[in-house]
Amino acid sequence: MSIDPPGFELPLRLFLGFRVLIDELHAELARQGHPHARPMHGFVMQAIGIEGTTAVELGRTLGVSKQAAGKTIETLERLGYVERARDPRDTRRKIVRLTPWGVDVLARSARIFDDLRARWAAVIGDERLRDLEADLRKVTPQDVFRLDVPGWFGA
Amino acid sequence: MSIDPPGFELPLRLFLGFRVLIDELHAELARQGHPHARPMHGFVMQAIGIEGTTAVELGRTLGVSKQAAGKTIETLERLGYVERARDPRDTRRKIVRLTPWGVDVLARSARIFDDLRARWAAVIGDERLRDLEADLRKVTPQDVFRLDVPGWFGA
DNA sequence: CTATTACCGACAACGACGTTGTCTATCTTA
DNA sequence: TAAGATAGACAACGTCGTTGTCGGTAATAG
Repeated sequence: MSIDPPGFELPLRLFLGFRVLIDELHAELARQGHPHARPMHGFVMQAIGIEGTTAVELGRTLGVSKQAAGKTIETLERLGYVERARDPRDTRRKIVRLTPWGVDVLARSARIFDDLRARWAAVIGDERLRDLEADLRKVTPQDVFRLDVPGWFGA
Repeated sequence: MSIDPPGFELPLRLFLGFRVLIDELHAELARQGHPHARPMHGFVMQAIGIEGTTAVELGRTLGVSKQAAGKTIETLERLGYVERARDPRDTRRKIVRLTPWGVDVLARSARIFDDLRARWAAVIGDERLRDLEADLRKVTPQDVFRLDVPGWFGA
């Protein structure tokens, strides 16, 4: 026997739903030639955006230190997803930009997420899925990038 | 401008919903005398259960190594949430049990989660919330403990 | 024009938390 | 009774976050 009230289920289901989508995304990304993409990378590359950014800026966007952002950028650079170049107008800055390979991951992710969403719609119905999204929008914050994921779950 | 298809929003909203609930849970737990409880602890203590368990068993339940489970148990022990005792019938085993202090966290968590759920119901409606839970149940796995959280999000 | 201040990126040291590997003690089984 | 399996402790290591420090460049105040 264990303590098991109704309120415990809601956060768990939300997390499991998230996990299912992310896991299936990355299984499919691996099949499509991106076996080294990790859940974090997608968020980071979204945060980098099309215009590019710097380590300090990225750290602020993601809510981590500039050093942590720098290390993540190094990883993405090693995987070929981003590249760095000196800013000619401010030689202190190094601008991080998505490579075509990085844009490819984002584009594929977008299509895969749309497919996964369609599969959910097929299971629970299109209207119910739209309701679900609308309801979640009402109870969650608007700022989408400050996930503060790193170490947040740690013991 | 950034790549921003409809499919990207669903996983994000699910995660943010989860985050909102967990963050508010721990803010309230801190107010109620449990400032050191971390998100992971609740799941682990749920996994330990009323009858208790061992490090090896716990590791299997949570999907981590027995060493990692042992370290988590040490942390919980230091916080006074669990205690260990030798199994008289198998002196190799050390049984981990919740202390009354540990049971207290779980009981308070249960009430807080119920309150948070009620607040969601007040915002989106009770029926819509029940629909949301029912729909999520349809698209998520049944095994609830294998979160495989540790390091899963890492870059 | 110059001196101070602010900012960027790199490097080092550290802590938290996961992993694998090894070891001893104990239980189980052939 | 001997061999194998299992529990838990200990150590070493890797990853990823943190803070602190530093040199180089930009912006700004006097």
